[in-house]
Amino acid sequence: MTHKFKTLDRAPVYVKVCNAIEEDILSGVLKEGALLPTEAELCAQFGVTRSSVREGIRLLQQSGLVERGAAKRLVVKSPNASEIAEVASRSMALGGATFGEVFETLAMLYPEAARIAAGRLSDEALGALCDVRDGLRDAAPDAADEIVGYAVEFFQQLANGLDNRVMLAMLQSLNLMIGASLRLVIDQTPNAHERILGAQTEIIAALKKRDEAQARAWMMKHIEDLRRGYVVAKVNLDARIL
Amino acid sequence: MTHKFKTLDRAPVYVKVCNAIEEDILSGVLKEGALLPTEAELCAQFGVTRSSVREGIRLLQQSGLVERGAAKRLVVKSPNASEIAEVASRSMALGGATFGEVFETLAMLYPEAARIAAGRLSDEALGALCDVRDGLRDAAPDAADEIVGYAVEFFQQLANGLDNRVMLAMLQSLNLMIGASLRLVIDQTPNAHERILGAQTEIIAALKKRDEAQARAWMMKHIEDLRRGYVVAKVNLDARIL
DNA sequence: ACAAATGTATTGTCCGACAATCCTAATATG
DNA sequence: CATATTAGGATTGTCGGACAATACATTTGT
Repeated sequence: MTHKFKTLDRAPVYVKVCNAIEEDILSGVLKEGALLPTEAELCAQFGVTRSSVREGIRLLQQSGLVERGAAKRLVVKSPNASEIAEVASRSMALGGATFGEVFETLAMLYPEAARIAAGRLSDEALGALCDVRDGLRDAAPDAADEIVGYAVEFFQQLANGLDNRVMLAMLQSLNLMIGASLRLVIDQTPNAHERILGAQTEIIAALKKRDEAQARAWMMKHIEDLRRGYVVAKVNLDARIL
Repeated sequence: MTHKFKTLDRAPVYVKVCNAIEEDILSGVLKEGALLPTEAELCAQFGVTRSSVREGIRLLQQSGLVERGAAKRLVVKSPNASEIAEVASRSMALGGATFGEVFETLAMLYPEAARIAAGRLSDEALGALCDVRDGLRDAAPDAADEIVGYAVEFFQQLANGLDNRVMLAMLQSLNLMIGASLRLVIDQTPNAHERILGAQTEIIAALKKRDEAQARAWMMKHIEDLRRGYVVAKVNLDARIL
């Protein structure tokens, strides 16, 4: 048996630069908030030119691992749930996700989220939900945009209160995707204001009682109500979200 | 009142290049599989230099919208669930997600997934699940790696059969995050092979009967069993996944 | 007709230069 | 002395050109 050579690493330099920095971030050598060396220093350390370093940085940048901070220097950042949600929802939209798929996932997740929330929500989180509900209550019944805002915000605050970043990221990405279509629905649903307000009130009541089953049930009703709205508004569930 | 000027767009050129291309992809002018112009042509069209074009391309590239294809030319690509899941799970890992958060989300999602699967799984999807189960059955009871593989693959196939790309992306990202820790658990759990095999068998039976409640229940038991494994293996649930 | 050699288009990498911007520190002004 | 201004330096953003490396298309040789 002759000697075996390892397969050569033929990745472009800018990819290697990206990976090298990413590795040091991941392994903890570069902690959150740490300043990366300047481009010139990176050139020196890697032994490549600025062009390559810069292309590598662009790759990192888009994945949210790194950010231009004060003094324009690059700082290490750990992506938060909102950013992850944004990237994910955008990708799914581009991947051809449909209203139907998004809504079905929403209908699967949020009742469970409400159930868990009932056993966990802090007083502050409950207060935030009440604030949303109060805002909705005081909104004009025909201000569709405002109603949509409060409807989504309610979901948002519920997700926030779960104290679980993974869940939060997933629920938030759903919120982002559902937003646009909700406007359509609410625009064409009579009594939308009243019905959503009622659902929110019941859900909050159940959460306050720490009644998991009831929180779940009311959330299901709330979503089922929205689903009927989709039918009434004749939204094509097979259409891509965009 | 004096004349008001619109705020100038002061984004760097490479960002604008990225946005411009992205916009055309999103609006459908550039469809999936379409070849992008060469770098030289892009320079001419945008009126900027190759360096800037290339940096812009790197930004696009990382979000999975574009890919180097045959002839090295850039081709438009719509990201699929696996890629989205990969990006999302990586970001969450870097964002500091813990085993506990991941597992809790898993425990929230998969029982519901099983419930939905019971009403929807095609014969092929069921067949795929059976194949996994059979593979696990024939595996050696002490081959931890193999068992982990089949355990994750079972989740994977279930998610696949749901015929919902949004759910698929979310479930897949959980699978990616849970993989490593599952190995720890299975390594230290006695009868892991037997218990997982039993759970899979029961779940498949429920799915075949189209019994939603039972499918959900058995999946919950399966996951609860895994949870006990975490306790036995003394996995620190507050530790970051990495 | 198939294989080899050649040519060409395109990307990957390098270099050097300068403008634009921000930070810091010295200086002027009250 | 405190504040505003100015000057300087450091760093990023953009440009232009150059060449090597590679993949594809075409021609050539047998």
